[in-house]
Amino acid sequence: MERSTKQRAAIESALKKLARPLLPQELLAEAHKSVPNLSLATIYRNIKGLIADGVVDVVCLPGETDRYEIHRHHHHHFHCSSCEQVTDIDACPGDLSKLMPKGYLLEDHEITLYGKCPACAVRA
Amino acid sequence: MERSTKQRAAIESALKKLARPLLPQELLAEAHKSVPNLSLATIYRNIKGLIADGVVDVVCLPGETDRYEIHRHHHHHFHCSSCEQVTDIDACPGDLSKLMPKGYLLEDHEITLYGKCPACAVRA
DNA sequence: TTGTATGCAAAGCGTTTGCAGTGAT
DNA sequence: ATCACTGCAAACGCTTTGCATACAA
Repeated sequence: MERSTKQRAAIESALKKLARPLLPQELLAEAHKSVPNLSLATIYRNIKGLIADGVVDVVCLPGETDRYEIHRHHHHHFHCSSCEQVTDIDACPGDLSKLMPKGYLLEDHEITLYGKCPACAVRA
Repeated sequence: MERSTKQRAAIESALKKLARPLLPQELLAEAHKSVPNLSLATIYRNIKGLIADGVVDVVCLPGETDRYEIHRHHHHHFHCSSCEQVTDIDACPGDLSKLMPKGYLLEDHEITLYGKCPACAVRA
């Protein structure tokens, strides 16, 4: 990640434009618009670097392939159990160190909320 | 999942004995002790059935292969950033509905704590 | 006896890597 | 002119599947 390339620019731009957790394929499809020959390998290599730089975060859900999104301030995720859509949650309960067993050191936390999004809640 | 086999018994038994999220390989190693010829394919096939039956839960962490554990009462997970081991956390902050945006329905939540386990905390 | 569950090996899939060529500095 | 980055294809690791056999019912 020492040189800036149009490929990386396209990848970051795609992540910022769509502003939600993206699959490698979705990322490829979007970035492909500005860099026709872009390869999946380059997507993965850049994503890896961007994660190391703290620019991108991984969003992993059981049974789904990992998604990637631009790192925003600390936030969490909501996963609708009906339509499977993932939404960012800006709220945070704050310090969770009271949950830790003795001797364990807390560095960070991640919360996934499950339920129904407004559209699916109405339908049910 | 209509017949009960010694393979499935060994798999369930291994999950209960080690009582923590296990990788398919760890599960194979443990269950292999009582069923020498047990194959990975059988591990996967049974795990899939046990998940469908609500007997087993998937624990998925970014960059790690999925782990499996016996379904217990509501709890959370701690992931050591040094040794990668996953530990169950029985504490829970309780109601998180205050984090939900308007219109969203909360059904469940999952918390992953990151940090250092006692052994790794001392070493650092 | 019947047909589900198993073991093995091959196939699938998402991700990573080797290598020669490209392009940012 | 360097040497990091890219594209392509092969390699990888985890998971699933096809098929003949074993075994629970």
